[in-house]
Amino acid sequence: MRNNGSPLLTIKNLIATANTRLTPTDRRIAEAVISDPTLLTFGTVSGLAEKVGTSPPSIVRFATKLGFEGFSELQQHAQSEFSEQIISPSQRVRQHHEGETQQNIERAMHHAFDELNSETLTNMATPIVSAPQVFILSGETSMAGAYVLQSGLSMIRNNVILIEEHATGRALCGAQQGDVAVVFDFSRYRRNSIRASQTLGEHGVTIVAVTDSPLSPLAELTELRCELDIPAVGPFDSSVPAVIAAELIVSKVVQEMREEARERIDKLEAFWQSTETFLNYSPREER
Amino acid sequence: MRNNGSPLLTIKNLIATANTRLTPTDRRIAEAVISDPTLLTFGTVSGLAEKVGTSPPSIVRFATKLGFEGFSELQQHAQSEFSEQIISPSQRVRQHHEGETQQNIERAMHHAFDELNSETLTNMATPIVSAPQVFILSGETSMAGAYVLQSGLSMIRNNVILIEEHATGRALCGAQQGDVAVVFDFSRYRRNSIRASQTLGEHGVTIVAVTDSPLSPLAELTELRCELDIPAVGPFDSSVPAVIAAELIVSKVVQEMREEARERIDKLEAFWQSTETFLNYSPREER
DNA sequence: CTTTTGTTGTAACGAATGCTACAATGAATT
DNA sequence: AATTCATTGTAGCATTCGTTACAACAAAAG
Repeated sequence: MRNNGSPLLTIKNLIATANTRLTPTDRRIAEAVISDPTLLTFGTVSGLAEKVGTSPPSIVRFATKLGFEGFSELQQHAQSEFSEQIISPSQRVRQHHEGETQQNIERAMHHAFDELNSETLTNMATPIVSAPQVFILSGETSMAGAYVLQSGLSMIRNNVILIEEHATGRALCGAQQGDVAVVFDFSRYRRNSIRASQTLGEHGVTIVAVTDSPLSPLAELTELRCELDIPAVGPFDSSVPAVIAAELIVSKVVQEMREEARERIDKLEAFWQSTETFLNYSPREER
Repeated sequence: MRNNGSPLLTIKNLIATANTRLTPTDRRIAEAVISDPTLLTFGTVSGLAEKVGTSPPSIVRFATKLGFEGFSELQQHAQSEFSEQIISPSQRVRQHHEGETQQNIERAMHHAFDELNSETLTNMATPIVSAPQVFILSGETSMAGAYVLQSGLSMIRNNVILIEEHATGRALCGAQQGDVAVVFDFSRYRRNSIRASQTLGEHGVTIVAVTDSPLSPLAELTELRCELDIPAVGPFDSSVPAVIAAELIVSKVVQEMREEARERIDKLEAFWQSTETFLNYSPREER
C-alpha cells in the first residue's frame, strides 16, 4: 500500500494473492509476519519457526509459495520494503493529505472519551439494563451510532427497537412507563426525532440523549445525556463520535448485566454456529 | 531511545563519544554506517568490510570500540534503533496510560488513516464515481460503516443500494457489468457477504473491499481494498474503523465529483428546507 | 479397508557467518 | 639502527544459517 518504486509487490500483497494456496500453517506464518514485520527483516528461519510454533522447512515453503527462491530472497525483499519506509519521515506526515480531518476526528474522539467518563456512562447505561423496552431514535448524522447501539444491545437483551423515521408513530405507540428511549441527534436537529422524544417523555419514558450541545433541544428533556464534538469529513458530519458513544454505552450495559449478558452472548454464538453464519475462513474449502 | 536514563544511545552518539579512540579505518567504517545504516542493520561483517575496503576483523574491532561485545551485538542495537524509527509517528506520541479501549481505538484510528492514504483512497473511490449502480454489502461489525457509506453516497449520487442480508438475492439480480460493490467484512467473515461478493465479481462487478487482513477472503477478489485494525470494545468489535473508512471514501468521491456533487447537495438542502425536516433550533425562539 | 494425496516435522548437509589467534606492516621512540 | 608500539590483514575456528531429502501423519478418495 505504502510501498512502491517497484509496482505494488509489498509482502502484504504477495500474501493476499497467494491467499488461496496457503495452508493453515502458512496462514499462521502470514499473520505473524504481518503483525511484526521485523520477524522477517531481522529474524531467522528457525527464530520465526519457533515464534509461530512450526518447523524451519515450513517457513521456507512459505517463502517459495510467495514466489521467492527461498527464505533469504523473501528476507531481502522485506528488508528493502522496510527500509524504503524509513527514508522519508517527511513523506509520512504528508501522506495523510487531509491532516486536518484526522486531527479534528482525533480531537473529537478525545473529547468523547472525556465526556463519557465512568459516571456519565453509568447514568446513561443503568436505565437501559432494567427497562422493559428500549427505543432508539436518531437523526441522519447519527444513524450509524443508532445502528451500533441497536446491534450491540440486541445481542444482550430483548426488546430493543430501532425507530425508522417513517414508522415513528406505529413503533412508539407501544411505549410504556419505565421504558427507555435513547436518542441520537446533533446540530441541525431533526424535527421528527425531537418531537418523538418529547412525546415519549410525556408518557413516562426515560430519555437518554446523545447530542452535541447543552443547548440542544434534547438537553431540556433529560439529564441523562452526553454532549459530543462532531467534526466534519468533507462536506458531511462525522459519525465517529456517535459510534464511540454507542459502543461505550453497550460496553457499560454489558458490564452491568454481567452473567445475564454472557449467557445471552453464548446462546447467540451457538445460534451462529448452527446456522453457519460465519465462514471460519480457510480458503481451501472454498475451492 | 531504547532505555537508560542516559542520553540517547544511538549508534551515531556512540561513534561520537568514541571518536578520539578511533583509528583511520575505524573512521572510514563509521562514515559508511552513518551514511547508510542498512549496512549495519541488514549487512554482514564481510560485506561491510568489502564496502569500506578493509578486512572483517577491523569491523569487529570497531564494534568492540563502541562498547559492544562483538559485531552481532552492534547489529542488534542498530536494528532496534532502526525499527523504532519506523513505528508510525502517531504511535510514538502515545505514552499516557488511559483506558485500554481508548488506546486501542486510537491506535486503530491512526492505523486507518495510515492505511487510507491518498493513493489507496483514490483507487477505491474512483470506480464509485462512474459506476451505474453502487451496491453496499456488509457483515455485522461493519454495518455501521456500510450505513455511513450508504447515507453519504446517497446524498451525492443515485442508485446506491445497501443490501440487507435477507434480501441479498433479490437485490443483486439487477447487478450489471460496470457496477461497483463495496463490501465491508472483518475477521469472522460472513458467509453471506463473501458468497455474494464472489458472485458479483464473476458477473463483472468491480469489488471494492474494506476488510481487516490480506488473509481475508475478500483480498483475493480485488486489489481495490484496504485493511484495517479492528479493536474490541467490551465483548464486541468496534465499528469505528469501518466508519472512518466509509467517511473518507465518501469524502473522496465528493472531491472527485466536485460540481456534480455540489449541485446534488444543494438540491437536497432545498428539499430539506421545504419539508422542514430540521428544527433550526434556537432555544430563544422556542420559548 | 486400502490407496492416494497433501501437509508437516526430523535429520543431515554445505555454505556462510562472526570471531580469534597470529603474522605483517609501518611509525614513533630510544 | 634497533626496538617498541599501535594498527591492519591472513588464516582458521566453531557455530549457525538456509536448505533439502525423506519419513510420519492425517484426511480424502476409491
